[in-house]
Amino acid sequence: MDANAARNPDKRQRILEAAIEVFSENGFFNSRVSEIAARAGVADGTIYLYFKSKDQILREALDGAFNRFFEEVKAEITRLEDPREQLRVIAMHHLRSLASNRNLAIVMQTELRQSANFIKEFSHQHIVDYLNLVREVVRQGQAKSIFRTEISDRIFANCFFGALDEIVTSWVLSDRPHDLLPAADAVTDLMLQGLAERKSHG
Amino acid sequence: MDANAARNPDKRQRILEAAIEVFSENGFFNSRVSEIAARAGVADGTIYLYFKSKDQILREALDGAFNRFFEEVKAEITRLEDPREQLRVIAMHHLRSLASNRNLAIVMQTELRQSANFIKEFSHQHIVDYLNLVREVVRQGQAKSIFRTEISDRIFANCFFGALDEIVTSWVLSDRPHDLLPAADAVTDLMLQGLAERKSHG
Amino acid sequence: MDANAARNPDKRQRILEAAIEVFSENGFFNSRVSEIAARAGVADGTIYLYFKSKDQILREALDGAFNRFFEEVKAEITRLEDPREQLRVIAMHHLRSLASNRNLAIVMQTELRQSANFIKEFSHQHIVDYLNLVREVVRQGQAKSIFRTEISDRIFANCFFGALDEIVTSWVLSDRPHDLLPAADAVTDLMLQGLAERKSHG
Amino acid sequence: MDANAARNPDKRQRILEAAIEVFSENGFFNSRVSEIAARAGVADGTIYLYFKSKDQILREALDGAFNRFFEEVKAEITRLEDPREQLRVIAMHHLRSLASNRNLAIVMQTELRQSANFIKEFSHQHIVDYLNLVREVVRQGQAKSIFRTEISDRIFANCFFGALDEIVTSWVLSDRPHDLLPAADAVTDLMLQGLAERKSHG
DNA sequence: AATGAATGAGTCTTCATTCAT
DNA sequence: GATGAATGAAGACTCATTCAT
Repeated sequence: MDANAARNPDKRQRILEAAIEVFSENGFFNSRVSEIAARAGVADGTIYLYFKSKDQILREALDGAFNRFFEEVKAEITRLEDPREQLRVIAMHHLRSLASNRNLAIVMQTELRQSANFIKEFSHQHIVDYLNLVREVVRQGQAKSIFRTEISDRIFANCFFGALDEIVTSWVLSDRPHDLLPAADAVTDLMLQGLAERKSHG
Repeated sequence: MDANAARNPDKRQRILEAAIEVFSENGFFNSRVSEIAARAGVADGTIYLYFKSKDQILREALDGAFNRFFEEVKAEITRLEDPREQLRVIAMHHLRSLASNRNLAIVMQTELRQSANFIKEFSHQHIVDYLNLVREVVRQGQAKSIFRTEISDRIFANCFFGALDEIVTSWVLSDRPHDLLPAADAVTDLMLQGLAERKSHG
Repeated sequence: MDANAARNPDKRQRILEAAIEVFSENGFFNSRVSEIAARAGVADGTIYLYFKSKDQILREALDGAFNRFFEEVKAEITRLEDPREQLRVIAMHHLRSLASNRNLAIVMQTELRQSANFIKEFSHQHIVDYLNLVREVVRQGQAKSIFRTEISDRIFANCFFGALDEIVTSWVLSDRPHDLLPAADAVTDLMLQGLAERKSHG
Repeated sequence: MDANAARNPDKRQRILEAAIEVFSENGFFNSRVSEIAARAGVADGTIYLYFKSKDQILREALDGAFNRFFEEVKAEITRLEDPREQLRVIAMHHLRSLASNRNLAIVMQTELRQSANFIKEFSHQHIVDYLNLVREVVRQGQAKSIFRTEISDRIFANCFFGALDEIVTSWVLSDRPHDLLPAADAVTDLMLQGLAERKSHG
């Protein structure tokens, strides 16, 4: 990841940002390396001083973005006790971090699903990490009898992630994008009630 | 779309199936027309008697699959009264129809998101149709005071679809795929309780 | 070697000939595939229906030429008894076959020595085959006491081949090329006397 | 050729040696300037303070090697009277100088024949000088009736040089290289008898 | 003089599409 | 309609060379 001959992290970053911009417009396969170079203000060949291949650019862009997101979420979560609050923070963070960089959001919503093989060898692990985080929160809530146990943590995590993901997708595709953040509460509210131990049963 | 739909619908179908098979293995951009031709047992050129372009093959495959799915769901729904049952049927149908053709499921989970532009000009409408169907059901349930109204029908539809979608994605990526259908009830259960008017409040 | 999709041996031959022409003018590395295609009167892509790579074109051209030469020589030699006559026929054939196709001769004199690695993995075997043929003739002549035994058959074969090879090289480089064939007798005469058992010693 | 010959002859020499090493391993065209720089322990750009181009490095390496060889041979020859001894010295020197630097030998055996054009404009003159030296010796021997006159001095020179050249080539390609020097006597012996006036005729 | 990051021209190869048979 | 050989446009990537430091 930094075994490259080049040392200029600024230029590296510019290329990455240009790539995300270009990928977000055309998709990975319809994007040209020369277009990325032009937007980054460097020569075509310079790209290859910083990245081994066009493929590698995409991977690093996604990797970096996900890792940054994931570390932040984990940090915030550990500060909280209530699993309901933890889920709310995850949702909030998920939407906020994508809302702050629309191009990146577009790339993540599309290229992360590029092809079954690409996903399996690359992005799947990220999603699994994410899902595991949610599952752990769910299991703790179940242990504390805050969440009901009829819903498997795996299914819930899928649904929770899928719900957020689809909210983002529809935001990404919308021409007049409404603000994304308010949706965080709505989604959390919906999913938490779905998961909640029914008080009336008590 | 069927201007040059050649006379032999059987061969056309074979090409479509071969395409889905190939696309599911490599993704659209890493698939070769000649490979599709070989699997369909026709010459390369023959493909172009039935489809205008490689792109067109994907579109028609996805279009056909979605339309079939959508017509069936609509038909089943109109037989039912209870919006909760209607949502359950939608979930069931969603999972069942993809479970019955894993290759198609793979293509839908990946290629439908090929690029923001592709989605906007093509697959977005399908998803919007689907979402509108769900929203209508939700609104009827809200009108009947079965569903609470704090949750916007748009948000719920996104979450419901997203949840199912993610369930399918994780099934598609799993090496030892568990049975998909039981998840339909779990998801519906989760989402319905999330949406339900809280009895205990009454 | 003929596992290619293409069937037209005529076109294949035309490409091969165009390649030899182009290689003879610029050397392998300074030749362009598109130039070969243009001279053969085909599209660039067509080249790749007949050959896997630019590299492969060179190999097949050299392989084909050498094998044809070698089979002919072997056939002629078996008709003769006297090892002196056999060496004369080899020399004659060597020069005649290269004289008949100057471009091919140029390519063989230059590209066969392209780089140590290329030679080792490819052309070396041809030369070894050739040398072994000469060595066998020499050994038979020695067994019959026609040739003296102080000269090792290996050394003689090297010298014999080297002498002919250099005659060809100088012919290839000459602007006003004299006729090559008369040299065959001169070389044979020289080398045979060098190898001959000295009568006066007897 | 030494307009920009930089001040540091040591560094220049190191680059030349590194180049010969690299060229001998990969051939000229498959060698990278940056690899030469790395082996010489200088920066890529430094190469261009000492040489105009990659091409120029090869030319100077070959030029230098040949000139050194040629001056030495001429010096040794003038000390001798007998043309037979002179030829023996040439052969000895030819093999010895290449035996002493195997990498250089490899480069000379391969790159000197890089392409017909390269040879014509560059290495041909060296070979012609060499051949002329041999021819002069032969003509003197013929004038003294030591060598027979039926063999043209041109043909003999070609054969003599070709024989030595091929001996070197086969040594260069051999994995377990036998000692090269003993071959000098064998070759000289063979070629001298080939050229000798037959005593028995006298 | 030395560096090494940056340049960008240059080329092999792929593959969707066409069209003569 | 069907074929599949032929087309040729297009693009990722390399690497000799330059030049600001």
